[in-house]
Amino acid sequence: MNDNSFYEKVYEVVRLVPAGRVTTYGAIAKYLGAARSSRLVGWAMNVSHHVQPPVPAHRVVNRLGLLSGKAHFGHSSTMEDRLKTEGIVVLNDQIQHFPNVFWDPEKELKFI
DNA sequence: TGAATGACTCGAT
DNA sequence: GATCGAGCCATTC
Repeated sequence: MNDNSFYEKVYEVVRLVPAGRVTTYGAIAKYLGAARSSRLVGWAMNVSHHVQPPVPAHRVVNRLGLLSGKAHFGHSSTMEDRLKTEGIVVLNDQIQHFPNVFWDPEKELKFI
């Protein structure tokens, strides 16, 4: 649990996601050089609830644009409501126009 | 120490 | 084209 741990990198990338945009676990994992560690990203999100500053985990969804982690936000509608507040269209726990709002760290950050 | 779990993803059938 | 199963890595019991 060091400050430079895998989780901290995940949090940093997630915090870079602009409002109105979302990213995927796989995209984050791939950006960190662990494309097959997508589950670890989800694990990191699970711990991110008591991480400071808060991590916008609601902007992270699975590859299908499905709010797979909404159940971990306390209320099932919290994640969906936050996304809607940022202008993202969510229907049936799934992000609409997903390719349009998808934010790829590798593409946006240009391989920092 | 060993085994099981998980907010995922990809490949095979 | 849709469904099922295996893999992956870190954390937890």
